[in-house]
Parts: sequence; structure tokens; C-alpha cells
Amino acid sequence: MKKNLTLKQIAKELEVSVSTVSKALKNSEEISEATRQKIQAFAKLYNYKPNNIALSLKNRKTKTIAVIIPEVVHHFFAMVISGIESVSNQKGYNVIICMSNESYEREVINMEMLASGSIDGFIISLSKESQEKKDYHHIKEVINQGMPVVMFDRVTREVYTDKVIIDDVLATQEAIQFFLSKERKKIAMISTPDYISVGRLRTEGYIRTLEQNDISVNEDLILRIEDETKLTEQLENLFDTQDFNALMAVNEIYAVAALKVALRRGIKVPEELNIIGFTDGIISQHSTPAISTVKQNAFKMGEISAKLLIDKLEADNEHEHYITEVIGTELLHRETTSL
Amino acid sequence: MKKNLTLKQIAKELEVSVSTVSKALKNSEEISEATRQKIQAFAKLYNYKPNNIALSLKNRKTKTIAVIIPEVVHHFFAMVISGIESVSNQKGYNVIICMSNESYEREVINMEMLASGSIDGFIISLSKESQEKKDYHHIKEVINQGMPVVMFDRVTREVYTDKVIIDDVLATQEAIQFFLSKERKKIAMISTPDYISVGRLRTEGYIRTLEQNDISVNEDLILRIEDETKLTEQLENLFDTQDFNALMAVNEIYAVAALKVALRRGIKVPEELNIIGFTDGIISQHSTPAISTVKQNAFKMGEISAKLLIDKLEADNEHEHYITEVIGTELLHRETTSL
DNA sequence: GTGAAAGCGCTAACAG
DNA sequence: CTGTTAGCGCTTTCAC
Repeated sequence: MKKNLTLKQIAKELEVSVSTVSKALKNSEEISEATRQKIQAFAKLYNYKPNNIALSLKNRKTKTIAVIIPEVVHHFFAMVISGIESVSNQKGYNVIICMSNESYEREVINMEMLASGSIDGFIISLSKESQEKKDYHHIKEVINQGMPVVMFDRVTREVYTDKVIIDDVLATQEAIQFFLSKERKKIAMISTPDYISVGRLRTEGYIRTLEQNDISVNEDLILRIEDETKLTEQLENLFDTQDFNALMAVNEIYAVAALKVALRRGIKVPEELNIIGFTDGIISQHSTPAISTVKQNAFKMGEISAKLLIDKLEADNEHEHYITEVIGTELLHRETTSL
Repeated sequence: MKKNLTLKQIAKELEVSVSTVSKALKNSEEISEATRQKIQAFAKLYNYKPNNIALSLKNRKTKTIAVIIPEVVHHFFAMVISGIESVSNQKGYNVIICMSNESYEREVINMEMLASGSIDGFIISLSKESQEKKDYHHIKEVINQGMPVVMFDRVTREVYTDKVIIDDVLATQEAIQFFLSKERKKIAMISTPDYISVGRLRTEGYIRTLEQNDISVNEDLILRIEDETKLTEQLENLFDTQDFNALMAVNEIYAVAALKVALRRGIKVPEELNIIGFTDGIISQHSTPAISTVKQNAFKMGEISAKLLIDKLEADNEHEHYITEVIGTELLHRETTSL
């Protein structure tokens, strides 16, 4: 068990000074061809690797970025991470991933811990609890310290920074409009509480489309899931008490759960009921029938978030100029919509 | 935009020495009550946070551990990460996650990059390609440098270190034995190529159980999926050419894909065909019918991996003593097995 | 061409 | 009680 080699050790071994070694390894013109060769050969032989931590301390940059997400287990977030990883690695950055578990406190702790030197910037999607509390001081503080932050998907207008989102309202409108074009006007909406930004926006898209088409909105057709453990229960109640021939869900879990309830009742999908979910994940693809969805291009969201962040990290100028990228979505028809 | 406060700045501001500040903030007895108070108040006021990088350099430990996995998008791996995060955070460790994308090269690059000071230890599940190449020198090297490594799930006996696995053979045997107990003796097996350790082991469990029950093994009933894009195609071919009344799949994607093919052909599940998958993920839970699975306790695997690693990190002694933890599995009956 | 010295932010042994 | 000093591993002036 040999410890990692340091410049100092090489220097001693070769009887030169530390700075000579440092320069030689950087191929500096200052050092004679001969010593350069000797030192480089030695370093290669003993597999010298500069200590990242020391470099970080010196350069004041760590070449790592932190991603704070509510959950990895959701396909959407996993895909975003993939996208972030992909461009980060390409550009020589490491990625630290922290889960807030939808908790405000964990979000704060993680950010504070990382903000003190460990990383160069953040990519974050807000936890449920932070959105509920509307407390974003931890994010503002980090930004104030001069650390770049990119928010994606679950964002807030209260924080002024770069953002990557989809047009939730528009995407939902397209889906609802599709139902209407097929003369399916009794549409149920399975959403989240309004304090979750994306849920609110999607519900808004739903309501707005109905209104634009002079269809009165029946609040009883809108289910806002507060507690996911009671999801099926609430869906069953909806199916029991309401009459509808189309259903929109704000994520794929809700969509597949609704599908399951429908199937169990012998409701024919898509003949009697059309379903469109959000997130083009494994669940939607593999369920029977396969679920039509609004494809969010999560991977691309990750790529763009990382790109925005790294651009900011490597820009020398300090323009306080932030942009919000809106990623296009796509209505993907599979087997739960009838064309 | 204020930069992060340092001890030096506090010292200057308060006209004391840096070490006084350092000690005062550590509540050292050496420092007078008065100055301690003053310094602590000042630090709190200006929100002083020690620089982690500097601490790491000093202490030669970074309090972060790296996880190298083939993919985050798989529920199993996502759950393992959750488990790792959970205990790591509890013990004050950060988690870096890197995806090898099943590539040997990315695995090597990631490990080499991180091994140079950025982290204290690794938790790793081998990429397909590394297993195929049987090339583990990068892992051995890191271990040789004195860095603790824990392997989980996709492990190899060629590397001597701590491991966390399930008993793949046994778990599969239980499932197959269940089929047999229901007089379902024509069992198809959807597995991976043999160079993937877990696939090989599960196939072995399948074969062994049949042999123990004096049932001849029909190789045509064993499908080893090399290329996931051709999964459905190969399954369809299996259904076309073979006759079976039970099916075992080594992961939930294969299971749900098989279910889908069966359903499409009007085969009744579970009446005409029983299915058991591996990994108790969202897909299995939400498909219709819900898929019975071998529950792998991925979360627990993560927890134990992290625990093993951190124990090693915090042990002062250097016993070269490695253990392999075998996590219990559980056959979870849902709707694709008939009791 | 090579090396000594300072410094990144912090800690700790040792003086005073 | 407080301060000086050295050092973690590396880079970068600035002397020699």
C-alpha cells in the first residue's frame, strides 16, 4: 500500500527542487530538455497524479458541480442527471448529486455544506417543501456569494438566475386540445397541489384550454394529490363519482395508477377512456396499453442546464445577465389515445 | 457579491491572530471567554463557513465518497443510491455519483480522476464492459493505494475487497421452486449474457433447480439478451417457437416486456402464464397485472455498502480483512403468479 | 536552467 | 491566554 506520490517526493528522489518538478511536468520551456525528460519519465513510471484538492485550493475552483434534486428514483430526474453528467464529463467537470428528499431542511443543509468551497456551482430543482414554504433564502445567499446557480423544472420567479424549463402551460394545452379535437370533452386532471410550480402550471393549462373552448371547468374533475400513498384511493373515488372520457396526469406515476384503476373496472382504454401522462419514462413505454405522454426531453434539460452553468463558470466577465431556456415538448401518441 | 469569509479576514478585522480565531471558533479552553464570544459573534454575524477544501487538504480526508454505477435510470441503482445517501448524510459524508454508462473506459477515467485526492473511498458496481473484458486493474490499483472500495451487486471474485450482494443463485432457486410447486414445469428464463455476473448466477440458479428436480434443461427456453434494443423482437420469437407456462426474468424491464408480449397475444396472466421478475421497482408495482418479483432490497444494499465503507474509513487499524455481506431477498407475490 | 519563497485556508505544536 | 510557525500539495513569481 503506497500512498500517493507528491511533487516533494519526486523532488527529493531526483535531487531537484519542487518547483523544478512542477515546471518540468508542465513542460515549461524554462527547464532543460534533459531534466524535463528525466522527471517526466520518473513521474510516469511511478504513476504520479497531481492532488486535486491542492489544485482546488490553489485555483479556487474545484471543477465539480453539484446537482440538488428531490429524488433520483424518478425517471425524469434520472434522465436529467444523465444529461448533466454527459456534458459535464465532456468538459472535465465532476458531478456531485444530492437528494433533498423533498425536504426543505435537507436542501438547505446540502447547499450550505457544498457551498463552502467544495463545488463551483449548483444545478437545482426545488423540493416540494421549499416550494410550499416559499423560502428560497438559501439559494439567494449562494448566488450572492457569487456562485452560479441554474434551476430547472421546479423553479421560482423569486430567484433571479438561469433557468431551464418546459412550457408547462402550453404543453398541457396541446394535450387537452388534442382530447377536444377528438370530441372528448369530459376530461379529468390528476395534478399536484398548486404550490408545486409545475403542477400549478399544468392545471392552469388545463383550465385555460377548457375556457378558451367555452367548456365550463368542473373542479371535481381536478384531483390534486397531496399524499401519494393515498393516490389509488383518491383515483378510485374519482372514478366512482365522476364521469369522464379522457384523463390527463401530470406525471407518469399518476397516469399509470389511473390506467390501472380503469383497467380493473373493465373500462376499455383507449376506446372508453383516453389517457395522456407527462414524462416519457420506462413506465409509460412498458405499460399495457403503453401510455401516451408529453415528452419532456429530460436528458436535453440536463444537458442545457449543465451547459448554462459551465458557460457561466468559465466566463471571465461578470454580466448579471440571466436567461430562461424553454425546452420544447412533444405529444407522443401510444396506445392510450385514439387517433 | 461578497466572497467567502476566511479566518484571516476575521483575524484582521478583530485585530487578533489567525490561530486565535481558529481556536475560538472551536471553543478551545485556551481562549478567554471574552475573545471567544467576540469572535464567535462576529463569525456568526458574517456567516463564516470554514473552507472545506482547505480542511480536506489539511486532514487528508475529504468526507466524500464516490459511487460508480452503470446507470442511474434503473430503479435498482437509483434505490441503492438512496440507501447510500441516507447513511452517508447521516454520518456527514457527501456522495459523488458517476455513471460508467456500462463503459469500461468511463469507469477507468472516473476512478482515476476521483482517486487523486477528491474522495475518501469508492462504492462501485461493475460496468458490463469491464465484466466482459475481465479487466479490473483500475480497481485493484486504487485499493493498492490504500483507498477503501466496496463493490455491490455486480462484483468479481478477482478483486479482494468488501462486497455487498444478494444470493442470486438462491433467490432464483426459490422462484423457480415456486413455479415447480405449482406444477408449472415449462419455465422460460430471460437473462443476460453470462459475462454479467448476476445474469450468470441467476441462470445458474434456474438450471440447478431444474436439475435438482430431474427436469431436463431446454436451452431454447433460456434467452440471453445481448442487445436491449432487440428485446421485444427476441421475446416474440421465444413466444412463437416455444411452449411454456412460467417465465422468470432477471430484471423488471425484461419481465414487463415479456408480460406485454404475452398480453398482446391474448395469453392470460397468471392463468396461462406465471411471471416472476427481479427488482421490486415502480414498473413491477404499476403494471397491469402487477408483476411478482424477487425483492432485492436495493435500499438496504446501499445502506450496508455505505456503512462498510465508512467503517473502513474511520477505522484506524489497517487489518486486511474483507467481508462479503449477503442481503436477504424475498419473493413478492403480486398478480402474475397464481397462488 | 534551477531553486527559494510566498501563498491558497486551515490546524496544531510550540513559544511567549 | 495569545501569537508564531510550520505544513498539507501545488503553482508562480522572483532571485541566483
